[in-house]
Amino acid sequence: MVRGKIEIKRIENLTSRQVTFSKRRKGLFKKAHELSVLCDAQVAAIVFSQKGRLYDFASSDIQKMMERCEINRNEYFGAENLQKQEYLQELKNEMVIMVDKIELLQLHCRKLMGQNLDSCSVEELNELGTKIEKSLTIVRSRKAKLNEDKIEKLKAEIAKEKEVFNEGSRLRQMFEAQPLWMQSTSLGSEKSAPPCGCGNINISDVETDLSIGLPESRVQ
Amino acid sequence: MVRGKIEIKRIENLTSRQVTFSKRRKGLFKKAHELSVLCDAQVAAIVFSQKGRLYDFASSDIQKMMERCEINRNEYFGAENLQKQEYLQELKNEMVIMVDKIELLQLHCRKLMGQNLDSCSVEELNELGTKIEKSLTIVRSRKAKLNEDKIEKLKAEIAKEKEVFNEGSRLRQMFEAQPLWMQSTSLGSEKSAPPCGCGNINISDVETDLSIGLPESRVQ
DNA sequence: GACCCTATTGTTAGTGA
DNA sequence: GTCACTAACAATAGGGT
Repeated sequence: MVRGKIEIKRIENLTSRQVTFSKRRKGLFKKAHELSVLCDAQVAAIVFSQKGRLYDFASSDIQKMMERCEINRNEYFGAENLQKQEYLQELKNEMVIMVDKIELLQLHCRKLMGQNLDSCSVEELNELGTKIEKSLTIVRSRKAKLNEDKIEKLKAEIAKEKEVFNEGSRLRQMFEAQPLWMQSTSLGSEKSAPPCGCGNINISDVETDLSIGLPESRVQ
Repeated sequence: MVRGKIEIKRIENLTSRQVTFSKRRKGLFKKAHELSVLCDAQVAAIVFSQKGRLYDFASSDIQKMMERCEINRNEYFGAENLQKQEYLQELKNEMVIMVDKIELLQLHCRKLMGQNLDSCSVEELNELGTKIEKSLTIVRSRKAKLNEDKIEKLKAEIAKEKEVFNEGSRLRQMFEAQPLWMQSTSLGSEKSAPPCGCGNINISDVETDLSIGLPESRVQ
């Protein structure tokens, strides 16, 4: 407009545009203000920059100006807030209950551990004593059971080992009971007559067992 | 402004005011339009005349404009709500902590009462047993102390009563030791000589004591 | 109300700090 | 981003139609 009037079209230069925006915005608001004062009118002007920033002017109360549009929204907000506040209140109530619960539990625990007994009557102490005795019994029986289980387990293990050991011994005995010519098969030179025919059958059985099934037993 | 610049204050002349209102309103909207085009901004202007008539201008869609305004407002509300939400989060965190605490305490209590021991190892059971034994000791000693106190109190009472009783007995004995003529004063017929003068003095003392100070002791 | 005219004042683009 | 300057232009009070 000045020094060569400008066209009313988007200013391409960013800086120019920003400067013009600032100046003209101010000017607009000034005009709006003048109008409102001179003519006793209510005037509002709202401007959003390209970046989405809001500038506004209102002669009286912009909220009053906007109220008609926003009543619904405000009510919505109000309702939403109410729910939140109720929720908050519920949370607080729950917390109070929890605090109480914690205190009670702590008291209970303390009494069970023999603390804070000053306020207890003899009756309470009796009850408490009974309770504690009971729990002691339970704990002890539980401990006993665990130990018994352990012992049982150990016993079982030992029994198994013993059995294995016995089996081994039995076999060793059998082996040792063999005639010498069978004990050292590798030598193969010494020979003696077998005591009887049935012994012969047994020996062949044992030999088979020994060579195939029992290397481990012998190691143990 | 023209032909003598005008003050920016309410124009008193109705006609002038109306004319100026019309002219300046147009001017305002023109400026608003120019701003919106030049700077690629969204501009709205709202004017209420004194009579309440609405004039408005909006660069694009005035409703879109309003929506954006409301969004802005929402963001504002959101910022305000942020504090509340943080507070809420804190509350929730505290509640989680409390729930954990309650669970721990309950577990502790249960174990102290001999419940839920399945997960305990022998070591834990030992520790627990020791704890419970300790508390049992404390409870018992506390009970014992209370009982002792009670006994002490009772003893003291008994001692007192005994003392009183003894006093009574002593006096009765003294009374019985009196000469018969003094024991049954109501008869007044039997008479015997008093053993000695001092006895006489004692008897008068006892009579006074008996009638005034010892009816209760005798009942007991 | 709308439009024209005009003297005068207001606004602002471009520039530099 | 702001401010100041200033030439040029825009807006407009007051008046008339």
